[in-house]
Amino acid sequence: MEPASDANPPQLRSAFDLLAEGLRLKLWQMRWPSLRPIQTHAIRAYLTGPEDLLIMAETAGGKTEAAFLPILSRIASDPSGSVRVIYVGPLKALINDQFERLESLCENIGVPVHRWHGDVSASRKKSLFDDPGGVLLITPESIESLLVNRTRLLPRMFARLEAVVIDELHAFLGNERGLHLSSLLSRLGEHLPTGSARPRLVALSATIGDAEAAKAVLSPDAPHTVRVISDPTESKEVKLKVHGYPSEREKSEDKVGEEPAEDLARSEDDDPEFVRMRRIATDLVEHCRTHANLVFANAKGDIEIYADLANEVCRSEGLPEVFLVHHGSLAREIREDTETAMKSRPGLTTICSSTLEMGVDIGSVRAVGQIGAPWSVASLKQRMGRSGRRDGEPRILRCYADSTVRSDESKPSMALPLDLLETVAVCDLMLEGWTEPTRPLRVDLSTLSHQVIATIAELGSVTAAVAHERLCVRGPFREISPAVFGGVLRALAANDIIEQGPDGRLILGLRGERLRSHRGFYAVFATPDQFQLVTARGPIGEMPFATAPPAGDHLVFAGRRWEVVEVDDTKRVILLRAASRRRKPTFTSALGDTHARIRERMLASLLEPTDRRYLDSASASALISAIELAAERGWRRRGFARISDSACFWLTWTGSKEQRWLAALLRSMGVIAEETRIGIECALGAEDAVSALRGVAASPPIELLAGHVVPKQARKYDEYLTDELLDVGIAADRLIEPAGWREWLQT
DNA sequence: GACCTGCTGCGGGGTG
Repeated sequence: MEPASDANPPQLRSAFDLLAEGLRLKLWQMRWPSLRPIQTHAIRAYLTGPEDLLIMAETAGGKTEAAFLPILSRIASDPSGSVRVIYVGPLKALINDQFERLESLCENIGVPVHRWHGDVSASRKKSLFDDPGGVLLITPESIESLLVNRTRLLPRMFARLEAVVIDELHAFLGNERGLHLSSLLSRLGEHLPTGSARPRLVALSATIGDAEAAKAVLSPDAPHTVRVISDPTESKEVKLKVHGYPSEREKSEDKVGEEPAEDLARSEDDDPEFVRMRRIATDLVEHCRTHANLVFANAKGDIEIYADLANEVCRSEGLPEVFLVHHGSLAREIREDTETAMKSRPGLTTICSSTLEMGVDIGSVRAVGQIGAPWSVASLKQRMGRSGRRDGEPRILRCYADSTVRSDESKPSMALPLDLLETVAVCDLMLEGWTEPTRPLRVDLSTLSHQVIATIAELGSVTAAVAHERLCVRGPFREISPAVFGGVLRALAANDIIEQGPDGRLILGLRGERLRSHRGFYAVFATPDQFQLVTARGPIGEMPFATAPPAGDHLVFAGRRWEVVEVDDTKRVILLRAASRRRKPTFTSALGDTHARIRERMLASLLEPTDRRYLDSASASALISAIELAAERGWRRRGFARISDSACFWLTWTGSKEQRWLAALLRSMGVIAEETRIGIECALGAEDAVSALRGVAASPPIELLAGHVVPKQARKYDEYLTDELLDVGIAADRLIEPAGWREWLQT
């Protein structure tokens, strides 16, 4: 580290010397050999300039310290009397991890660290009101609770707020929760002393496809002033392999005259999909059993079934069962057991969902597996970043793709190995360094409704003009016009959520009061009703009403096999007992969007036979078969393919928002249209479809097309909005007119 | 073809 020299102006002093003395001592005690580049840059930028910061670095790259070393240095001489720093984290588990790190960092400087989320006791929360100060680690939902329930305490609590740190910023980009957070920070700002400087914003992230968009979220009025701090030299060796697993069909003559299989193993052996999954499970056992690994699967049912299959392979080979599970429907105790086991016992592999995508500590992981095509490049990058966190270790990623080519199928979506094509597209784009750009939601009227209720709850009553000013002018709902805002107020009033008092001010109505006083109010995202799954030893998790199994059914859950004993609808409990049969559990589906560039790359992968060294022989030969089949059928282009006289397939090879636009256009013309990953199935002959679309002189207004999108309701408060209002939101955020779609009309 | 996240305030009763 550079020598100290207090005589130099701050710009010229070394980053280390700019730090508070107690922090320098702490770094020395921790035996840090030096500061990392992002840390020195962040320290200089924060302590010598006025800008907001966006700090981007790979997982475990020292981002937390990059943000907090300068901020703590700034407040070290005067940490009390008011909360000086708010840290917002997306997960309680992350807040708990960071709490310990920050407490240790603050050891010598006397800055108190508080955490506040749903698992923190009321007495601890009270002590913060009595003596506010230092750093407050909090979730967005708990900030909402502060605003709504502790309004009068806010001016004192945050009188001298110096900075707001947002961790895992990518978790807040382009979704309702991010919009909520922007609104919360804006509403909190209304309680800070007038004339005081706006707190500095410091955002931390690993995966951001579009730094400009992130800057606009942090500082909508002056995005150019946000300073980006990243270390471009930082890169790790990547070892990537894609393994193709086709499902092989039984020869049909073998089955003729055969009795239906009663036996579990025989019926599974007859199911080519089961045989395929068992081959993947066998590969997992072979490659995972000596080190700690994470294997991501796309669906919770898949997680459970792969863990069961892999442990079965272990048993049959006389090996210990080393496969654990982790996903959002498991009881917290089971998830914590898995996290603890991963940290304390060597050689375990957890099969998991995106619950383990973010930085919750599970110790060091050698390799990451991905079963099925990843949802996005951003998600794959994030997942891959869980391996090779130690210096000198590579990142190892092993993808398993369904490589089945079905030449007997007439629909492209059925015949082509879409899972393999999409895996290849996502891997190609990741290796090229591309990540999906995330745009903030523009017109989310469900979250706006939530914030209208919250604003009234916060202020007691409010005029429509002030609510509009706070949320849509100074707050983040800037794309929402006064007319649409008025429409939302009328819709809420029609549902007894708000009403107008005699003085014309808005107050909460009967249903609004009920919504607001419910525990579930604080989050802006919706959660479906669930059954608790209970065994003799206690609860193991939950399942949605819609897919809960009836009594007598079997399921695999929490890595074990169960039979449903009883379903209690009133207590919302399903009783389970141990069983020996296995069945994959199903969960309700969700809507996600895929960027156009991934689908374009899927088409490109059929056009150019590129040499991809990361493909194994099975996936490479499946890709060649797919290229041959697509060439023979004329599917390597955008345009219409014949299925029958009265049905056709529009190969679009575009993103889900673009395709949703095209499907809505077809439906607006009375055509029954169903979206698949690579195109739209139409209940109309190809020639008729093309001539009808050629007759479209001008693209219809997007809000008219929004009326043909199904399903319309997707968010928490959508049920209270009118179809017209929902269409405004769908038009703004869920539909994109693909450029040049008229050129996609060849047959 | 689907993943994840979050979460009262208050009153009553008991204890020191």
